[in-house]
Amino acid sequence: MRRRVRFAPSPTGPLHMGGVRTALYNYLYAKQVGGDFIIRIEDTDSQRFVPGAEEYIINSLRWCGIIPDEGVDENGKVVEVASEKHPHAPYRQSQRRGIYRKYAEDLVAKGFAYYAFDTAEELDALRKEAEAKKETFTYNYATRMSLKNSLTLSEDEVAKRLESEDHWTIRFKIPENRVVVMDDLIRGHIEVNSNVLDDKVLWKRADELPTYHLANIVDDHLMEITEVIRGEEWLPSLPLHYLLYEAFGWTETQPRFAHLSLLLKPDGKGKLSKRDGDRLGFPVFPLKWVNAEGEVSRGYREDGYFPEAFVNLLALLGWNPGTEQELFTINELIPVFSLDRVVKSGAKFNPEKAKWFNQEYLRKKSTEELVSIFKENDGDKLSSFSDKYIGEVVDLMKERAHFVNEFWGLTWFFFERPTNYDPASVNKFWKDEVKVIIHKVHEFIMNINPFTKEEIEEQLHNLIMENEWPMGKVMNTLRLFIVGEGKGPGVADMMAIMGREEIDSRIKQAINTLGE
RNA sequence: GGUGGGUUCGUAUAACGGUUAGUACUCAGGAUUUUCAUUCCUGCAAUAGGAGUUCGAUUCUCCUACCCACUACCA
Repeated sequence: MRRRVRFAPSPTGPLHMGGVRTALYNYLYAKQVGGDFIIRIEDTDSQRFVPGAEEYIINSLRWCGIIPDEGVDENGKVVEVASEKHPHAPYRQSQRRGIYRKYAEDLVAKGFAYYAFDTAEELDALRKEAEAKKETFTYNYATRMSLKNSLTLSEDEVAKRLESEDHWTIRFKIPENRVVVMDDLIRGHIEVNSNVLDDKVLWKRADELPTYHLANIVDDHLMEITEVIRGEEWLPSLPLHYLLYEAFGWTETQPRFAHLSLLLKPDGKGKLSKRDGDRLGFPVFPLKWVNAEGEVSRGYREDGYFPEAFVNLLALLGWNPGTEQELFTINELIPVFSLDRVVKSGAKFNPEKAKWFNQEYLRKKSTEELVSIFKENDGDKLSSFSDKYIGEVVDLMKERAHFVNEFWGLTWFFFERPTNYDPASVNKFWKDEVKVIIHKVHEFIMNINPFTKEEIEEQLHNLIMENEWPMGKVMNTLRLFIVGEGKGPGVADMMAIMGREEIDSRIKQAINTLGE
């Protein structure tokens, strides 16, 4: 049987990195077993709908290289009209609203659900009342017979209310005192007594929309989903979902479930939230997001992360290959991924390790690619330099960076002359013993041929050794002249890249500025 | 409060009854280098607590503690 999994986000805001991980695990599972990865938009909450969130979610997935087989077309649009490739369209639940009511009413007809006429205010009052007594109000076997619903009202009354009122709901009638036995792909055997469950609303007359539970089960059934891989927050409603499949008579084709643990704050306790990112200085979202109030949330992409690094670190947060390999591209992940190596406990996100992953990918990038990103970032300052020159600089310096956006700070002196000289370094290296020989060194350098790293290194070294000059002081002085600071790359490396004339100018400028 | 889930170095994790409890990140020290960075080496550091099962428990069972999620006409 062809395996089919889905990622079913709710467009209520930007996709959290935990959500990306859920999508990734679904994708990896589907690709490994040669199945389908489907996107479905669960927008049954008209109140919480956020414009732009759907596009954001799809763009985030695309950035990561998580490409759906079904539900979203090549242009990244959610499919609305059925076709051979997308037979279950539309993939937005708000556009499927017509199909859910009959399933809910079918349940009523079979005695597995009922109409409920209690108002939100009435239920609220009941909850408050219970709370005052330090109890919890639950709409279930114990209370349903004393509430306003088709179980307690006369047939005529029900028919009348169904006709005249527009705020009734259909509630699932949780069976009494049943032990629901479940099996989770990650957590194993779980049992729950049905008496602790409540009669969940399945369908709302007010907006003619199903709630999550109904829409989710119906669509998973209709879309022939074989595995549901979702976040741990859904584990408490798993018994309800089992009971729903049973009531519909769909247990034969019921999907298998896998509940993923949550991503936790790096420090302290609780699940990772947007605030943690702001507070601790790392992104929580894949892409930058600006909400309706103009509040900006940073994104991994805008912070300079490579999508490969982001995917890699997410994959290893709650899963491991069982080997010591840590670096995987998404395609390398596909054959080794396995649901039974997913960890049960929540994972605290470690921003330090995230940087390390990016550094590893930075090192693997070609010079051309790095130059291209560097130019995107700092093009204005690099415009008068050739790609070849920038490439040489990048090759020399990339090992020092975690992100391409650190390049300018690391390499600026290759593109601009220093305008001042770090006083501490001047004090340390610009000594009399150097001053007296600096002209000889300068002249010697100008006559090195060819002006390559190897020649400069060897000849300069020999010169200093033969004359028994202080190696450290001479070399560091030269670096100070070129960079303006006492640290930086190898002197010969810089000279070879910058060229004889530029070095000549810098030495002259430095002697001029510092005085003898 | 109730229900469910979880608990190995600071963090991510390995060890599916027998190991000096491994690896990576971080941190500390050292080596290399003309400086810085890189690289390499070394080190610090964990089975939440208590019973039980067993010749033997990180691993199985129970209790306690702590953490998390859920407890809406939200997903």
